[in-house]
Amino acid sequence: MTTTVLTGSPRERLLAAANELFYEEGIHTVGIDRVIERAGVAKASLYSTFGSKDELVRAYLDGRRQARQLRLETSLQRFDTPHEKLLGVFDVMGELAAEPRFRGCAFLNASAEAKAGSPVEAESDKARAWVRSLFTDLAREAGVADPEALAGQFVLLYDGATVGARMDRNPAAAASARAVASALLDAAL
Amino acid sequence: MTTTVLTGSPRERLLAAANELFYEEGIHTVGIDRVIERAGVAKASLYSTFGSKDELVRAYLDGRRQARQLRLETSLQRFDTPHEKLLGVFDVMGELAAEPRFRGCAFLNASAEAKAGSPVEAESDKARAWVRSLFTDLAREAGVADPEALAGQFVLLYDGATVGARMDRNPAAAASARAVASALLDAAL
DNA sequence: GTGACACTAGACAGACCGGTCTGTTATTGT
DNA sequence: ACAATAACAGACCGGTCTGTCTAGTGTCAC
Repeated sequence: MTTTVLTGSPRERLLAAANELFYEEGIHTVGIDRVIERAGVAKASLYSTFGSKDELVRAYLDGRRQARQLRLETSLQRFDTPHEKLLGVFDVMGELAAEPRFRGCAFLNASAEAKAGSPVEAESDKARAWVRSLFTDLAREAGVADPEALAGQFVLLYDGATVGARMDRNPAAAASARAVASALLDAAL
Repeated sequence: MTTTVLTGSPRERLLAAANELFYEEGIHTVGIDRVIERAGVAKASLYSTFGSKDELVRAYLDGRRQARQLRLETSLQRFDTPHEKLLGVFDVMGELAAEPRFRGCAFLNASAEAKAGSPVEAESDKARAWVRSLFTDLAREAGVADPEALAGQFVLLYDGATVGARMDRNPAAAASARAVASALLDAAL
């Protein structure tokens, strides 16, 4: 017996199923049939709402981006100062990387499968630009001399921690990144 | 007309073709037929020497690992001290990332497509362990207090730079990583 | 009621996949 | 000279892929 996504409209169920399957098993290996089976939805419904698998993939990544933004924005509310928020990003990542279903960055994984110039690239760019701007804004608010430069370093650490947590199956990579980030932040003030 | 790999035995030609195609287009999207066409080799030759596509993929990753080790070992000879070699890794990466065919880390890309527990994982572990030990050994030779800790930080930056160069199409990420690495190294002595 | 609509179930098409098999050609060792 | 080997070319198999199409079902407006 296979579990089925129960909630909401066909569109929502399809996105939920795609999110689980594409993230956990990869985009290429998961066929349309698996997605509609998990969503409990007819194939015609998928093609009437999305038109193609490529568009479903794009929508899946778009949903991932929005979810990440929402999660970070709400999680960072528990920190008071921009300084703490900057480092808090790595705390949030550490929690995320410790979850059993963690499989690294969905955009990195999708880009590895996509050919250059595909919509996957555009979605990745959007997602990465948001993270970078988050770091830049927080760095500026924290009174850092060169916010763009520090944001660049933080993106470096953010990516490195994501890869380390994934490839070495070691969520503690986020804590290491946080430590380096803290030192860089203190030096940049 | 399609270009053909000309050199050496069928095994060598197959590995050369697989290396180009798998790295540039991904493993799943490239079929056996494309590989043998590029290699100028019969299908039976592939299956008599490798037995399966999975094994060809494994051999492709193994070749990648060896090539990377050789490239780094020879490239680092131009640096005199362990200190310079440590930072030189990022110089070498910068050169690599600036090449037009650069598509990020082959092991990261392959892992994104592979399911957990596949031989791809084992090959990735081997490749990553080597890089980590390279950093650890050099850090120890450089007289760093805690070589393992510094190596962990350098791996973080190494991964971050690879991802940044790939996803942002910006080879300069390696230079940023080198700058951070230099600061960390000076602080760790 | 009845037509419009949204959805389901599933057959189907055409391409492509990994992998096997047959048959042919070229080279090599003795 | 001849058997063995290695490589070639390509047909073929069963299965899976994305995407289309037909047919049936339930629901709602009016």
